[in-house]
Amino acid sequence: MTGSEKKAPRVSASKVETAASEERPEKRLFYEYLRRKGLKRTAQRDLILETFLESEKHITSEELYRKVRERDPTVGFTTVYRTLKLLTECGIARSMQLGDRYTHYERGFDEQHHDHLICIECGGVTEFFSQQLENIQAEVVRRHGFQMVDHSLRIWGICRECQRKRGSWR
Amino acid sequence: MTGSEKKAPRVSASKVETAASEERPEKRLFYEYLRRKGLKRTAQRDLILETFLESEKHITSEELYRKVRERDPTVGFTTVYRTLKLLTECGIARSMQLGDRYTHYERGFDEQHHDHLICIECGGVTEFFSQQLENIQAEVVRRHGFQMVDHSLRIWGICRECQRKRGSWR
DNA sequence: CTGGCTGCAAAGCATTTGCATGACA
DNA sequence: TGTCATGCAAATGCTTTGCAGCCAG
Repeated sequence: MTGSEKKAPRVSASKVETAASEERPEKRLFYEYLRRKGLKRTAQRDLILETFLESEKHITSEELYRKVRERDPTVGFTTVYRTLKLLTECGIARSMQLGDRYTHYERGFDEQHHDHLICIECGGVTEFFSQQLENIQAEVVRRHGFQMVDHSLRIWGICRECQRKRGSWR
Repeated sequence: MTGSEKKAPRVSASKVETAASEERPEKRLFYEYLRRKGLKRTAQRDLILETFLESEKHITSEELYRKVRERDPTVGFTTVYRTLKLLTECGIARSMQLGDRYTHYERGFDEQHHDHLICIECGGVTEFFSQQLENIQAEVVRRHGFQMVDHSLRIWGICRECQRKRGSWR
């Protein structure tokens, strides 16, 4: 998984690249969020956001930390952790529990809501979306007088691939 | 919550009450499970199971531990924890994450599958079941060639009661 | 008797925080 | 120039395990 990615050129941590900051809408959103909260834009936060945006769909704080350190080994885990929290607060990241002991994060800004199929054999995660499912959930919530803030549907099982492998073992 | 329950009479920990063991199907199931696995029936396991069956719908290992200790203060947390694991393995209990840092357990034997509405204000949990939801999930799973083992839908939001309270604050 | 069970204490481990130093605005 | 950010180390807190003595079968 990690082996196939292109090694990004080493980035200077002490220089904020303003030119590149407009590429992705998440960046504008993040800087705006920092401004509103009276927080500061730093090279570390820039690097962490950028790395997060370039990562695979689902990532743990530990994994993101490792990727960030490939570019700047001086960044600490604490900063990655705290930045991930900021990103979650402003909607750029979304956190979730997939059943292992880690908190996983996925990009949450440019993506519509979706649910997850988790393979308990290989750990693979497949996303899916069903408008029908959403509609029924909304209906359930309405019936209970609930004001929905978030929802999460996770389905664990054996993916097609792993079923095939299993079959050939016996 | 805990205040309203009836204080159960102190049970001798050194005596297994065989007569009471048939009351609940879960008990037979548990003893059968222990036998199959070559494990032993003990007074602690009996007490823990019984206490679990008499508890509220959703309980943490810590809460169960406290309840067990009301009846027998000599029981250790480790034993409660390990017994809860056994109960989960044989289907009498079901474990779940509600969003706080605790693992919650609910009775999983005599209950049909259901999903949860979790109030982020008061922490209350409401169960619901929708056959439509189940059907669509089954359809999604089938379409992906997945073999479903478990699934969990959690909806977070503000319950009716808390919305009312909120409204009257402002 | 013997292997499983118990309870204590301690370890694991992801997450979170305290604090002195350093950087942004 | 002051406030916020950083990174190290340490604390947290739920969970899990090692181990010596105990008990069911």
